[in-house]
Parts: sequence; structure tokens; C-alpha cells
Amino acid sequence: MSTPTVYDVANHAGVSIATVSRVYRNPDTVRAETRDRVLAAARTLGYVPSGNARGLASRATGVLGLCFPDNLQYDEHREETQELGHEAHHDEADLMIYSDEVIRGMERAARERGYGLLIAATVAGDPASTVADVAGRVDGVAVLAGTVSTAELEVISRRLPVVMLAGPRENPALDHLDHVEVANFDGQLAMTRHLIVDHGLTKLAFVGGPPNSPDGEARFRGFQAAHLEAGLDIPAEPRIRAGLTTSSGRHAIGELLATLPERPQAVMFANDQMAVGALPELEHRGLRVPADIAVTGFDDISVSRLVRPALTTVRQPMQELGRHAVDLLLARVADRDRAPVSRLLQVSMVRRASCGCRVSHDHQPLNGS
Amino acid sequence: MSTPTVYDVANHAGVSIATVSRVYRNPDTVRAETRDRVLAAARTLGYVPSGNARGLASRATGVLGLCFPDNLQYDEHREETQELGHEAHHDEADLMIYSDEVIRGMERAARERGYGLLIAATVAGDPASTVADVAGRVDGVAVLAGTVSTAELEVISRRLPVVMLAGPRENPALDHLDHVEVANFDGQLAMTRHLIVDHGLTKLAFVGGPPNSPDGEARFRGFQAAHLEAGLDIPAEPRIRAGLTTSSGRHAIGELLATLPERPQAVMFANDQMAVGALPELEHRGLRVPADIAVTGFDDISVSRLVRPALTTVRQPMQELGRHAVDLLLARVADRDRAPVSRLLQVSMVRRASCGCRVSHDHQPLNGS
DNA sequence: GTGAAAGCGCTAACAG
DNA sequence: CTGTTAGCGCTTTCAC
Repeated sequence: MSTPTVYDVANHAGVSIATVSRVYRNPDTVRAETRDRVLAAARTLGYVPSGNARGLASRATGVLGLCFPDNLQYDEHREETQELGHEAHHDEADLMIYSDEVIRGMERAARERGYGLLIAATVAGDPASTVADVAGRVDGVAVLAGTVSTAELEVISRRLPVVMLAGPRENPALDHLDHVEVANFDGQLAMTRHLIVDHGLTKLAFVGGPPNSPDGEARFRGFQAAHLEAGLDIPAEPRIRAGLTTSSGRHAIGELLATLPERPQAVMFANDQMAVGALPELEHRGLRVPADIAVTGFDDISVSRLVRPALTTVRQPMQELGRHAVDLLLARVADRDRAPVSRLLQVSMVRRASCGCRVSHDHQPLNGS
Repeated sequence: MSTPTVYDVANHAGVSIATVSRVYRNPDTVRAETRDRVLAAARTLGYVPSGNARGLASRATGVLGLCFPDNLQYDEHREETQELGHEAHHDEADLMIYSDEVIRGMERAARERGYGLLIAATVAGDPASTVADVAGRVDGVAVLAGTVSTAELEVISRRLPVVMLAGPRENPALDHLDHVEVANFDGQLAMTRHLIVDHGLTKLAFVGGPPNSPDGEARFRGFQAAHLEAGLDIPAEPRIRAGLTTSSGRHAIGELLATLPERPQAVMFANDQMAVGALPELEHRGLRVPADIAVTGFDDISVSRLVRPALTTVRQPMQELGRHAVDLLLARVADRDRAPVSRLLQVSMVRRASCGCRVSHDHQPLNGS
């Protein structure tokens, strides 16, 4: 027999399959001697319990799922980066830092609670089935905004706990879902205000993400609000939209400088990835940051404090997103009927060198609504 | 009924359960009209196939597993980093960049082949059960070196395909496993030779990882070999051993400068994380890199080209590790009896600024043995 | 403390 | 093209 089952172990140990099962599920209910006999048999036979059978019989898998969109599709500049030769490899690697953080946060939190993590990015094309596949084999699933259609989500959420990450909760069909989002608006507002008020800058350019990125749009609204507040002209659209990647950030600089009549005093990127990509490009073009032009990002990914100048940004607790997802998921596993919960995670401004602030470790929380 | 099954859908659609199953498994074998009826029923009922039942019945899950050690235990400096306030958060985040890359590589490769990825870090304490848990619900599992005992691995590998990542294959009990490793020795040898021959440096300090890190030890042997080759004294041990983390790299600098009679001309870190952590600390102490002291790393994680000075390092294809894992796993799923395969992935030297080279994009492959 | 038996939800021949 | 019939390997009452 290739893969031993409970039956094999039971035979070998001279007990019933129920006892074998008990040894693994609640060892205390089995006499020590019997238990040892079973364990020995299992070892010599090379028995590994089937998670599937276990899951089927007990209607619980001990695994949580995470689905996120295959962001590769966003990077419209991928071929062009060939010009850098080997270095281009990195762009692909950099690309998913955000979801990586969420993955990591979920993985850790899940582990602490004794759960595994099943991750799957939806492939552009048939996003639906991927999520359903995952949903079919976990106790609960977290879905990053933009991963799957509302309809699909609605169906899935009827079967198991679903938490929506970083997505707007405006859709009434998804009202019964738990949500976790981040104070994007507040963060960008505060950062923009910082540039305007503290640094006295008035000509700011915002480099946004794709229009279908809820986070990016919320950040832009924060940018607008700061202008409104300061009595400046309110830009109707981001000056440029780019792919949220390092390479698109680099390219945005060229576009920005070529397009605008006069150079902005600051460029605010919708995320750190782009800002980080822009920094060397500015340097390359002989523009000094922050002396000639200030730069800000959003997210506070780990590279941001390592680049030079260190990046001023808004820290969002990416790993916390994952942790909250686990938290909400397990709470709902325990009580399917609890009222839907929506958590808004706070962000904080991190002033480093790229905005013109000297201090590097300053870190002040905001009062996100 | 809370969670609809094939039976419910079959009833609702007026067909048999077999037909429902077919609609999902091979839709072409069902008449279009019937298929639509089933799909409609599924939608209104909120049907999501049970992955467990599916896996049980078909003895295949469509999921691959990845287990890795919970590296957090290695970072002996974690509390101390509090001194930096908020910035300390990052160390935890930085910590798993290596396994993150492997995860990402596996996830991508798995996705391309239509598989999901179940990840789980073993918790220090009961590493055994974690791997078994994963093993029980996947079609094949990749295990990062040091995750689990040989005995446990042996048992698991009797049940399903197992590939060992980054681990030495000296253990005869694991001879039947597929392996993927990286040319650590060759890489460190070449890099050390570069410092000695091209830069004329002779007083080099190696900052190693924990003794139980196979990668770190192999790199140190490469470091030794270069000394041998050049006729220099061969150090018996790394000058310092540290935790492979950013913070331990930072602390290593202090220890290094305090311990040694004279400052080394170069410090070679067993990985990039440590080197990246050391850079700001050197800057802080008024030492200029590379003018006063050269610095090298190993891995070429994405931050390495972004820090200033950009880090000279040995690029190892971390994502490729994951891709090869998927490749070998699926090959073995297809043919359980194929001969064990062992792949040695090549590394390449990336000369940037931190060693004293001007060029930033040079990238030359080595002839790893 | 342990065994017997009935599923969990689905797939996979095999008929028709 | 569709229905019938066995399980897949384990958990779980309910008896003993």
C-alpha cells in the first residue's frame, strides 16, 4: 500500500480506527500504552493523516485563505526596463511588496492561532474560479480589493467567512462582510498639508495609480482636500497615473518633467514603490531631493528608510491588515451570526529627508476619522 | 441548508450529482443547455465546491506546500532595536525577505501551473506536526533546510513528493528526495577573490550566520578558500556570528570595531540583510564605504541596489529556488519513480559601489562547480 | 477507554 | 450525454 491510512495503522497496532483518530485528535482520551502503540505503528508505516479526509469529516480545515490580484498586469513598462539589463529582474521582485507584507502579516497571525495560510493570486482571465478554489478548502478567506467580482464574492461569502481588505465597503451586496481598510484619505491629507504648511510648497504634483485602485483614489482625494483647505486650486485628476511599480515611478519622472510647463516643487507618489523608483531617476537628471524637488510616498515599505535620501512617507500597517484579517475571520468562524465589523486602521506620517525635514525618526500618529 | 452540496444543485437543476460534478470538472462533456441549468442552480443556491471532498475523492488537491523555519528566533537583538523607536518595526518586517522571495517564486510558478500554495512556518517547539499538517493537504511539499527533522521528512516523503531547498544533501536517509541548492561556496569564493585580487585588500572580516545555517557555512568555506588560494592566513571561524537580520548586522559593526586590534579593510556579510543594516551604522560612526572600509553581502535582495552606497553582493536566484521547487514537485507528481534530481543553481557577482567598484550594473555569472 | 457504524461532499468508472 | 454506484480517509455519536 502506497499511502497508509487509519485502517493500516489500526491493524498494525491492533486497535480500531476510532482509536487511531483519537490519538491524533484528543490524545488524552486514550490510554498511554495504547497511544504509544498507535504512534509506533504510525511511524513504522509512515502514516501522515489526510488533511482532506479530516477536513471533510470535521468540516474544518485549519487553514485560512488569501486571494489577491495578479498585479503584474499593471506594469506597463516592463519591457522597457530591459535597458538596465540585469537590474530589471528586480522590478518583478519589487512589485508585490505590498501584498507580501499582507501575506506575511496573515501568515504570522494565522500561525499564532494554529492556522495555515493558502495563498493564491487571481490570474487575469478567470479570477472567479481561483477564489472559489481557495474558498473550497479553507475555513475563511481574505480578499484584497479588486481581486474578484462582487457577485462571486457574494456567493462565496454565503458559504464561509470572508473579509475584504483595503476595499471600499460601499457595495450594499457586500454589507454583511467584515472589512479592514486603512486611513488613506487622512494620511495623504496630512502629508500634503505638511508640504504646504510646514514647507511652504504650493506647486505639488500627484502621481496616482490606476483608476481602479481604491487606495490610490482615496489618497488622491486626500491630496485634493489639502488643496481645498489651503485655498489652492484643486486638481481634478492626478497629474499622471502610473502602475504603482518601481519602474513606472522612474518613468513618471520623465513624463512629469516633459509635460509640465514648470517643474513642481514636490512630487507626491501614490505609493512608496514609485517614489523609490523615482529617486535614482531624479538623481540621474541632476535634480537634488529635497533641495530642488521634494518627494513623498505612501506605505512605508521597508526600503523607504534605506534609500537616500530616506523617503518621507505615510506608514500604513500592512502586516496589521493581515493580522486583522485573521482576527476577523476567526471571530466569524466562532460566531457566524455576529454583526459585520469594519475596521479602519490608522496611518502615521514618517518624516524623513526626502521632504526636506531633517529628522529621520520622527513618527507621529494621525487622527484618522 | 447552510452550505449547498452537489445534491442540492442536482435537485434544483433536475440532474444527477454526476452531472453537476462534470460541469465543474470537464464542462465539455455536458450539453450546453444542461450545463447552464446547473450553473444557474449553483448560482442561486450559492454553491462552492468543497476542495476537501474533491481532494479526497480524486486524491489530488491542486495545491503545493511550502514549509520554512520560523526565523524570528534567530534575532537576538530585537529588544535593543527599541532605541530607534518606530524604525524598529522594520526589522521584523525585513526579517524574512529571503523566504519571501522563495514564497513569491513558488507562488508564481505554482499559479502558472494551476496550483495554489499552502505556506506554513514551523513554530519552534513542535515543528513536526506543522509539516505533517501541510503534507496532509497538498500534492507535494517544499521544505526549506532546517525546518524539520530528518526522521519526520523521511516519513513524509514516503507519502508525497518532497523537495528540499537550500539544504545539503549529505544525509543518506534523504537520498531519494529532490534537492535544489545554490552555489554558495563558489559565490563567496569569487567575491572574496575579487576583494583580494582586484581591490588588493588582505584584511577581511567575515560576519557569519548561526552555525546551523548550511548556506552561511558554505559561504564561509568559500571565504576560506579564497584565502587559501591567495596564500593568506586562513581564518578558522567567522570573525563574528550574527542573526542574519538587519539589526544584527548593525550590531555586528560595533562588535567588530571593538573587538579587532585593527580595523579590517573589508567586511563581508553572510547575507545582504546584515550588510544593509551595517551601512547606516558605519555611516553613523564616520566610516566611509568603500573608501575606509569595503562592504559586501550575499543574496542580492531588492534593497541592495537601492541603499547608498549600492551594495556589492552575490546574486542568488531566490525566486528561482521556488520555481525549481514547483518544477521538481510537479515532475515527481507525474512520475513518482523518476530518479532523484539535484539542482545546483548558479550565482553571479554583482559589483556595485560598496566594494569600491564604480560600475553599478556589472553582472557576471560564475562557473559554479 | 475503546469499538462499530454512519456519513462528510465529491469523483470516477461503468452502464445505459 | 447522463445516471448509478462505490468508495476516498477520517471524525463522530452512540454503545459497550
